[in-house]
Amino acid sequence: MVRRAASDNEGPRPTTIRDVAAHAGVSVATVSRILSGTYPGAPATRTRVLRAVRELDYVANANARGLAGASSRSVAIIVNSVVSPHYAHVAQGVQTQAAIEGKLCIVGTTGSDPERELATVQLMREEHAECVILVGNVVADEAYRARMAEYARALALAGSQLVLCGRPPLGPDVPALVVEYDNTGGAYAITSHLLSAGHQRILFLGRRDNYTTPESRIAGYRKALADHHVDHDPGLEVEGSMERHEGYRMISERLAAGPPDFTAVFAGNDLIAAGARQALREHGLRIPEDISMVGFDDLPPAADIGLTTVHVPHEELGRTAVRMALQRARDKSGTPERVMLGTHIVVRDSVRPVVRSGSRP
Amino acid sequence: MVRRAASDNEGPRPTTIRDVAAHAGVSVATVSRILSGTYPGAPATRTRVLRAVRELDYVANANARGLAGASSRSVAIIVNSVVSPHYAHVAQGVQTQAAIEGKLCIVGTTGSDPERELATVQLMREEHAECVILVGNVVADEAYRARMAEYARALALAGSQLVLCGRPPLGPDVPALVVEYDNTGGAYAITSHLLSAGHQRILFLGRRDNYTTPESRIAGYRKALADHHVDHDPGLEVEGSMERHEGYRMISERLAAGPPDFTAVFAGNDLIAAGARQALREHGLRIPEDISMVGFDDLPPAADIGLTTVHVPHEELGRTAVRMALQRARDKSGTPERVMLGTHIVVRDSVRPVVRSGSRP
DNA sequence: GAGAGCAGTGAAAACGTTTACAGCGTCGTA
DNA sequence: TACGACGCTGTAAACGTTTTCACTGCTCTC
Repeated sequence: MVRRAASDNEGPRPTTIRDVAAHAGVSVATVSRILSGTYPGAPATRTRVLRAVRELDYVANANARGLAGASSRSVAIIVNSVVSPHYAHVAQGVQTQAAIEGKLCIVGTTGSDPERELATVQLMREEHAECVILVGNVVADEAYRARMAEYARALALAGSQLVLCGRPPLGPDVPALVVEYDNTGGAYAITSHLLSAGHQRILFLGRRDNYTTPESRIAGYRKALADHHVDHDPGLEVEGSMERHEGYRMISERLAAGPPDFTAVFAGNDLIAAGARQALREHGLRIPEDISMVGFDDLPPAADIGLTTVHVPHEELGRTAVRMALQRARDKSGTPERVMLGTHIVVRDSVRPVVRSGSRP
Repeated sequence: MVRRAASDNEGPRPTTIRDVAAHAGVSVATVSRILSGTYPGAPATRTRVLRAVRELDYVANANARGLAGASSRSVAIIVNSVVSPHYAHVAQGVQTQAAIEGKLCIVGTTGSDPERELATVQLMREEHAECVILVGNVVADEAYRARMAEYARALALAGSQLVLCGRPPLGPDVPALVVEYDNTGGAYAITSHLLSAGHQRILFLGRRDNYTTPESRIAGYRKALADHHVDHDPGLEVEGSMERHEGYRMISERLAAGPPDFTAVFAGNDLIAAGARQALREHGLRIPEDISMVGFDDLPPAADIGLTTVHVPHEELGRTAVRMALQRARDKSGTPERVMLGTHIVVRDSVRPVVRSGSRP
């Protein structure tokens, strides 16, 4: 690209490191070293350089830096949507940790479309981010997994870490870090909480085949039922996606078909719980007097509606993802690693002991 | 950086455009032209190049591209926090439009700290984003404005557009686009809504000197009172920041001091409304039976709690910001521009006509 | 007092693209 | 049949950094 052809007069152009070097009377190498912190330099030189930077209002060109140096000092995060509280909190954690480590944060959204997710990973590959954090659940489709595994290898080859946040590993020999939280354990614990209160017919809202998150949660739910010797009725597992309006729909349709055949509701997440709660109300059913309800995630709607739920360390998830990835990048080790963060129940006011109508003890 | 010193054997390195060119039997210029869409090329060549790209799994290096070319194909957004629904929705709009325009999105957070905001703008300047979108309100401090104006000029010089989203212009000769929404008009409309229902003592929650958003909203509130010939009682304007727990605090403290001296609450935003609602409840006051309440923003909590509020076109705000900025970048014109998006009331179920206790008609 | 070490600096080669310019055929026209 | 035009391609400079290597002067230590 030949920018300045004959005469150099075409208006002011941004200051470069060369200008700073000239103004400070040193070489560009010295300026680079001092500014990037590679080497402090002699106090006098250092002062001169920093003054030149200030006087010329110099800012480095990140593109040039990324090209010449090894890393581009950035962290990429790919989520379904930015407005969903779950992703927003994880993203916030990523942001926070990235800022601490002096990296900036690139965000991509997929709208839950696996194809778009794959494309976005490619985009991040172009960007040469130090790590690419994939958060949230997707269909555990085999073809998809194979393609993602291929991308993972490509990323590793280019020196960036792939982190799977809240989703299972791609395979034993795929270079990717995994930061999870205990979906199954949380679901087990909160189902047990309901069972201890005497509930036996617990409606699970949000079953979804091939989606890992609801699958893990439903597994905990089933295991708790089994451990408490309560019969498992597949009819109590209602299919729906993890959104508020879906919770509303699932309950509405159920109640339209007849009176409630359950005493408690385990909503797949808090959003579903909020929607379900509204539908129950519109049918004259109160929480917790008539129906008990629990959720999962402990995100904003939960506190507002006094929902007993499972707390997920969202921000910690994001922070851990960044921390692990950068640590791993420094260590140059390539073996997969896996971390599981714990969850715990937050008891509010949406569960009451069931009123036994006679019969068994 | 001298990477390959003596022998070329140090494991596989990422594919470059040169590899593609060699593999396809053309020059790098041809590959570049075909891939960047500058020139389609002859069908046969085109096919060969694209096949080489596929076979070698080539992805371009965004840093090199940004360095050599004029633009870095990215859009930057700076917000207080990613988890706050207001910012999240604007960010989502930015994301969406950026994706449509084929740009990627860099996000920075400030934690409401003006100093950090300024620093983040500098960071984005390094990044050579095509536009830098600043969203949300800040203290309208004069020193801050001067520094930001200086940064705005620097950004303009470097060829990127500064967009102020939901905040007032920096000054007449500062090169920045402004995308606003009608805070004052919305507040006026919803205050009028309350006044029409007979409310005269309306508590405003969230006054904050020097913060532009609450200031604009309170201005609409005052104007509505004046136009309806209702006395303005400064004691009804409660100071607090725009968060949920602050809404809770403001009402709690007020009610701890004595019985309610108001019949309606105008919460500075929906988050405050949610917190205030909880506090009212804990004091045995129901909405809307005992106290009417309205909010501002029309974000998730609002629908959940049936809040009458002012709808703000958050996503549209973000999309417009990106659209305007890129349009402006193409047109190369440097004059400031300003756009104001409208708002409208969303009536739910949180306002009831006031019950007159005798006296006046 | 001489050699080794070391702190500080400079010159220049990369990094992987884009793009201005020039060169080459091939085609339609005179 | 010869000539300009045009479509397609190649060569090479430039973008603004980082980093290797080499070179100064110094200060120690023996």
